[in-house]
Amino acid sequence: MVYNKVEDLALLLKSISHPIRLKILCLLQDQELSVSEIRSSVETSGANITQHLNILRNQGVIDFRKDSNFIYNRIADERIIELMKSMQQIFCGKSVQSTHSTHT
Amino acid sequence: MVYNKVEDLALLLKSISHPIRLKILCLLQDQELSVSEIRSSVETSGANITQHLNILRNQGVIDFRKDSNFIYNRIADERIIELMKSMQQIFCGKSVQSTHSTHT
DNA sequence: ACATCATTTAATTAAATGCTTTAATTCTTA
DNA sequence: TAAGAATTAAAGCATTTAATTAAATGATGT
Repeated sequence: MVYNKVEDLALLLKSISHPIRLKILCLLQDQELSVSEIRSSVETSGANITQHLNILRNQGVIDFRKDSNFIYNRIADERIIELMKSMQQIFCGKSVQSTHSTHT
Repeated sequence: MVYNKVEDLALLLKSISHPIRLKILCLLQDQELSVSEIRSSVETSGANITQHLNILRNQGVIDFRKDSNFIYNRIADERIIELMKSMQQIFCGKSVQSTHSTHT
């Protein structure tokens, strides 16, 4: 995906501009999670989670793999992670963790 | 505004997640513009521009001042400018211009 | 006061969104 | 093969959104 036109970027932003979907992306920022794991953190019905996941999938924001009974979701595009980090930095005053861990 | 809760950030993102509003914010990134100046760059009716400006105003994204016949709009929150620059960097491959000008 | 320009307000309409409920699918295990 | 869990899909309904149109407000210049 290229996101050159404002229309494209607007579509992307729209797809993440919902409290539940934003929360899901926060959770997926640094880990892969099953639908039920997401559900246990996000206070809504399973069907509703699926609907929000589908919106993110259709936009290419997240990806998934099946493992036996579970479906594991992850952020599909590195740029989404960058965007999340930037927003946390800008709006939540959180400093960005660099790649190497903070085991001081 | 604090934007600590995901709900708050989702509202902010929602307010800018429309092609016309995103275009307006691009235009206002480094200049103040009247409604009619915006209108001449944004291909829609004046009434429609006003509606979109109101959405951005109500969210505290933009501010305005009156000067005689005109209403000049500007981005009200430095963090919105930061966000715009970050998004351009991430999705449009544009490097951020630093404060000092590029008069080489 | 009058005409004109810039902007806003209000009302209407069509389309999109979000949640709930219910039914279906797939995998696992007995 | 049957039961149960995880996940999805589809339908229904209320709410919200966006664009259009027409009318209103406010300032400027004659």
